[in-house]
Amino acid sequence: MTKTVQDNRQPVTRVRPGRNEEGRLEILTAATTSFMQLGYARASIDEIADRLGATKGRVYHYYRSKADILMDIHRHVLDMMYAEVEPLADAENAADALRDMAYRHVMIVMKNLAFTRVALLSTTDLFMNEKQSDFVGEIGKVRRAYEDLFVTVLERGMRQGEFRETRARLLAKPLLGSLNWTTMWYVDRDGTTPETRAEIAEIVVDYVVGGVRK
Amino acid sequence: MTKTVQDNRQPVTRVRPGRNEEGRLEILTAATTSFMQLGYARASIDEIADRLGATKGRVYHYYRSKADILMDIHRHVLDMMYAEVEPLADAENAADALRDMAYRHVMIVMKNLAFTRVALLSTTDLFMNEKQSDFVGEIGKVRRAYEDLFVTVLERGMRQGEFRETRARLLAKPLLGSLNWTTMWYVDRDGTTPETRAEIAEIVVDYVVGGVRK
DNA sequence: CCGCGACGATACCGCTAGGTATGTCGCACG
DNA sequence: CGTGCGACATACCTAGCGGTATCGTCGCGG
Repeated sequence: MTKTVQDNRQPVTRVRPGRNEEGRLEILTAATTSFMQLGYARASIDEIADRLGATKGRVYHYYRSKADILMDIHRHVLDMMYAEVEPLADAENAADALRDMAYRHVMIVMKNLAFTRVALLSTTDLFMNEKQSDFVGEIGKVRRAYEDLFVTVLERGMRQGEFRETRARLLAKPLLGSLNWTTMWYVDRDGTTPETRAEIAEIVVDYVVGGVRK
Repeated sequence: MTKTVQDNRQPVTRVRPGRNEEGRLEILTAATTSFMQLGYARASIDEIADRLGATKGRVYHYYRSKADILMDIHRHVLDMMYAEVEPLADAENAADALRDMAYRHVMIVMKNLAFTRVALLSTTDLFMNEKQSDFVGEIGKVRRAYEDLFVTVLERGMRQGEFRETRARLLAKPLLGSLNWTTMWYVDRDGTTPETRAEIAEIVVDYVVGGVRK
């Protein structure tokens, strides 16, 4: 059911058409790694190409510009998030729904650390790109839609009497903050086994759910 | 009692010595505004100078490099935070202490939006500056010390039986996340009166305290 | 066997922006 | 009264980097 999110990238040819999809993904991941390690500005196209043992030509064969790569990263992350979290919002109990959503969200962040970190930290660099501001609006819509997922669950929980009564939209801000902040401190050590990830996720989730309950 | 934080910038001459302090602050604020609006990378020194109706010469008269300005912003924000929040950690009741600290933290963020936002978003750009990595370590220490403020209060609350028992340091991460995330969504509208700020702060604080309590 | 298009390399351009070198003006101070 | 220094302005240098134009090459369908 990710249709609504994925299909509205048609008007603008974000990606060069007729290209190999796997090849494009290679560029995308390499670029993401570079952006994470050096930041969007400091990471050069040549550096991305070097990481693949190639040259600029290969990169520009798949993407029209550096900014386009960044946009594609954003689209990638948002699609992933929405597709995995949206189905969990329907659980009978609002508290359970929120718990599942938060858990999944944090897990995605940890498993795709490079992507999510870049998507969050480079928001500024993206939104300052005057040209193609139509895409920025597009991204903004999806962000809003994702936030609405949590707002809706919060409102439901308030009506059901499980959650404290306040402005749901305002409450959603620090809530998403505690989830997204994971990108800022979580490190992908070698010794980090899935167990500790689950452990981290549960601590965060307990905090989140406790923060909205009565 | 901000001595411990402020005094350890002596070893490295971060700022050019013997300069007028107010003049330096003008540069600092102008740069902060530019960094916030355009991002650290896109904001040029010329643009900062233009904002002051001056030229590069004036900027480089006070700071040796662009990165130094960014470092000074970080120091400025961290000093401000630490100085205002640290005294609140001593309240008898751990829950009250945490409440006060969180409230103050969010308030500082809102009142100094440009500074705090830059300090958070440009963390990457800072830590990637290979040279002067000694200062980065310095910043890291202060960050850690600030985090310890909250960790200590959390541990105290757990011993007193008010807070849920978990890894205090891990719990502090999403906690600070919900506070710091304010920089990402709060906007300084004209109509934003102090009342709505207080309103926002209370919603966030309720969420935070609720998240750690039993 | 041919040509066409995906794939990629090479060479090159142009501009932006950080940094420096140098000059100028005014004021405090001996 | 000159002289040193803070507080800037001006002019200039230069490296890095995004983007383009062009040319090889390999595989595949007709």
